[in-house]
Amino acid sequence: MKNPITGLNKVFDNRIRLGVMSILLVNEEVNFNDLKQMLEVTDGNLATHLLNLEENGYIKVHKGFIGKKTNTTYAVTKSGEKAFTDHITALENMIKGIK
Amino acid sequence: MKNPITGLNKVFDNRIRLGVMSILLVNEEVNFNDLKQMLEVTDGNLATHLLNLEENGYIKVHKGFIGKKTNTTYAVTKSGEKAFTDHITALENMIKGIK
DNA sequence: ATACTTACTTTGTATTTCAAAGTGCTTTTT
DNA sequence: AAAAAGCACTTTGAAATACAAAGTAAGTAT
Repeated sequence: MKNPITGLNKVFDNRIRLGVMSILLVNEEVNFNDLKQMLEVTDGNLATHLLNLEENGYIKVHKGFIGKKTNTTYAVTKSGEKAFTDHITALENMIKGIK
Repeated sequence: MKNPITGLNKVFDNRIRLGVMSILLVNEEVNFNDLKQMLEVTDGNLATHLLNLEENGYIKVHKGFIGKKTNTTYAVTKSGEKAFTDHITALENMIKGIK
């Protein structure tokens, strides 16, 4: 049997990062607060994972305004989309090995 | 949109634990060395994850002998099997949300 | 008998995760 | 208009986790 976990992306070991990506894959742009509410995480925790994803080039951050209020939105990058779908494929292959 | 990561099991955030489970789901009993070679991990690392899975009640350890050589095998428990398949289901649901 | 291998276990460090507290606005209250 | 409160993050620090290197104990080869 070959190694079933090759192809799994370390970045997506984490549930919250996985969740962020899965949300951003269906929604063009999502802001901090919406992500926080969807994922039910604390600010600091979410911020850390967003930073991690950004540093890996998987999401891009856009700091803008709505009126006078800051509005920071997050969106996946091409590279992030590929990394994520590759990960899902690897996951599916791993599961297929099981059935 | 509801929280996409509810149902994901924290124990399976880790690639190596995920790999161990996926191997043990198809193979009745696997020993330490085979797991190590399949997953391409170091001894200490694998041992830690196996202990974690054992402490969570997801795998059971059987220390036996082949002739005079020790032979420690690992197998999933009922609870481990359920936890894992539940996790996979949650994962599939998350992915479904994407497409 | 001695050296070497095998199969783990122990130990210590590096990394990661996470929540609480902090910061710099804006908005509301008095 | 000053003070208080709220928002949207950021920073900080502690706890948990991951990992590899070294250790151990028993078997195997020379």
